Amino acid sequence: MTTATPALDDFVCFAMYTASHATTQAYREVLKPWKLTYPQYLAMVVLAAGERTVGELGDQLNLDSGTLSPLLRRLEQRGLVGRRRDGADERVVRVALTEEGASVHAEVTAAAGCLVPAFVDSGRSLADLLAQLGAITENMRALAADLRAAA
Amino acid sequence: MTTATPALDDFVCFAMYTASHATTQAYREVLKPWKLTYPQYLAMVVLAAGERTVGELGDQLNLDSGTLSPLLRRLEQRGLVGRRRDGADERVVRVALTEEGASVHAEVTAAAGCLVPAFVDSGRSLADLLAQLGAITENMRALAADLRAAA
DNA sequence: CACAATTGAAGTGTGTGCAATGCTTTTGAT
DNA sequence: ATCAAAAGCATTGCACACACTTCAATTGTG
Repeated sequence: MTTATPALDDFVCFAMYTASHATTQAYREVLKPWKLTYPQYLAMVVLAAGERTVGELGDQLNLDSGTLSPLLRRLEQRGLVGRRRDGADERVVRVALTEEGASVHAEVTAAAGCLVPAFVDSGRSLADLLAQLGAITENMRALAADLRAAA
Repeated sequence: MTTATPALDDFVCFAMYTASHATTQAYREVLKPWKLTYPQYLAMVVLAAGERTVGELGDQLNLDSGTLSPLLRRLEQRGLVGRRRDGADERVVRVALTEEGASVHAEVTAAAGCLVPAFVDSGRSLADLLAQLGAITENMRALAADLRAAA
C-alpha cells in the first residue's frame, strides 16, 4: 500500500525533531550558569576556530544576518566577541572572540563534555551516527534546492 | 587525552543541529503552497490521530502553552482546527482538526512523501536511525533532568 | 570614468520557543 | 463545608529564525 509511506515519514521527522529538541534542552541546562543560549554557544564554537565574517558565520550555522546581527550585538555588549569593519572592504564585518570570550568558551566546552556519552551510549558507533546525520543533511539540502528550483 | 572529547562533542552537536535544520528547510519548501509552518504541520499530524487537549499536544511536541496557544489560535482563525472547553472540566481545552484541516493534512502528508527517501537513502536502515534518535532523546532527557535536579 | 548590477550587513514583521506570571477551575485536607 | 494547594490554559517578555527590504560599498562593463 502506498499509504504506509506517509506514516513512516511522520515518524522519522518526529524522531529527528524530538532528538534535536532534547539535545538543545540538555545544552540549555549546561549553559545556564553562563547565561548563554545554545545558538550563542554555537557561534562561539565557530569563532573559537578563528575570526569569521558575519557571512562566513552564517554559512556555517545556516543563519542569516537577521538572526546573527542581534545575537552578535548581545555577545559584543557582554564583551565576549569583538566586531570591526574590514579595512580593505568596508562592507564586511569581522567577528572574533575576545580574551574573555575565549576563556568562557573553554569553560563551557569542558562542562559540556558530560553530554557526549548521551550521543554514543546507544550501542552504536559515533562514526555511524555522524555518517547518517551527514547523509541526511546532504539529501535534505539537495531536495530543498530541487523544490525551490521547481517552484 | 581528555581534550579530545570536547572536539567530538562539538562535532556531534553540530551534526545534529545541521541535520535537523536541513530537514526543517526541506519541509518548509513542501509546506509553502499551504502557507503552513513546520510546527503547525507537526501539530496537525498529532491531531490527525485524534482529538487532544492542549496539554497532551504539548507533551507530544515538547512545547508548552506559551508556544501552542498562539499557534493554535492561528490555525483556528484559518479554520483548520477547532477549540472548545471540556464540559466536565472547564479548565481543559480540547483541540481537533476540522474537516478542512483533515483534508489539508492529507494533502500535505502526501506531498511530504517525497522527503522520505532522504532519510533512508544513506545506506543504513530506517529502523537503525529511529533507534539511535530514540536513544539520544531518552539520554538527553535523563541528563537534562539530572542537571536540573543538581542545580 | 560612469553606472548598473552585485555583495555584505543591518533593519523589519511574523512566527516560534521558553521562563515566568496570572487566572480560573478542580482537588484535597481538615 | 471551607479553604489552601494544584492543575490547565492564556498572556507577557525576551531571544531566536526567516523572508523581505534597505543601504552602503564594491565590481564589472561600456
